[in-house]
Amino acid sequence: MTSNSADVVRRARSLLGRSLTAHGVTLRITEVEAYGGREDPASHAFTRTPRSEVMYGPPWRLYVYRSYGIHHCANVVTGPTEIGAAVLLRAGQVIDGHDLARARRNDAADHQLARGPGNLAQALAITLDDLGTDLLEPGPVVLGPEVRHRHRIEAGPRVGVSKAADVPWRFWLADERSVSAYRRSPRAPAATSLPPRDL
DNA sequence: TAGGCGATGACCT
DNA sequence: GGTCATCGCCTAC
Repeated sequence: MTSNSADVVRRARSLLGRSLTAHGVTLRITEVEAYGGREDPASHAFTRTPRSEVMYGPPWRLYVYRSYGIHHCANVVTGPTEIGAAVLLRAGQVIDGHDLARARRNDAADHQLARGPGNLAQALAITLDDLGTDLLEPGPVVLGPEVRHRHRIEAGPRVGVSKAADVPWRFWLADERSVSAYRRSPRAPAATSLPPRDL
């Protein structure tokens, strides 16, 4: 593991348990996936394009993209600048603004309000309009302070990626109901019996 | 300008 | 657990 990827992992894990407030709803982050930027073939920043430009900027900005034409997915750019590393927010537990979140999520059960990256963005009403938002400044989308929590953190391969599908950079809080299920990308090569490949 | 694709979610069994 | 609809955007040409 390079020093950069060690940083990527550490920052991804540090996001677990932190709160995120957006457009009237606050949740506790329970599941994330790390993406290593230009060193990671699964990352949108692997090839530098206008879409991924935000990822090369300063850390703690919001990177939002549209997936399958329907869903929005929210990422926290973790830097450093020019590396393009980011953390996908996969799931969270709503702790404030339940009514608003339920209205946006068609009255889903509490633990399913922000289960899965598309649902999380929907519950928080995060769209491309929020692209590039500074998460540490007061504004429509704000990241809470780092927390010391006693939860056990588990790790596994990332969901749905077709490249580097065996890199275990998905992290979640153990015993959290809001954590989404693992599903391998149909485009990913068959899993090998070898240990997961590090970057 | 057109084609392909995707870090998904929902529904059904 | 497995299958399928979905469509805006990125990229290549």
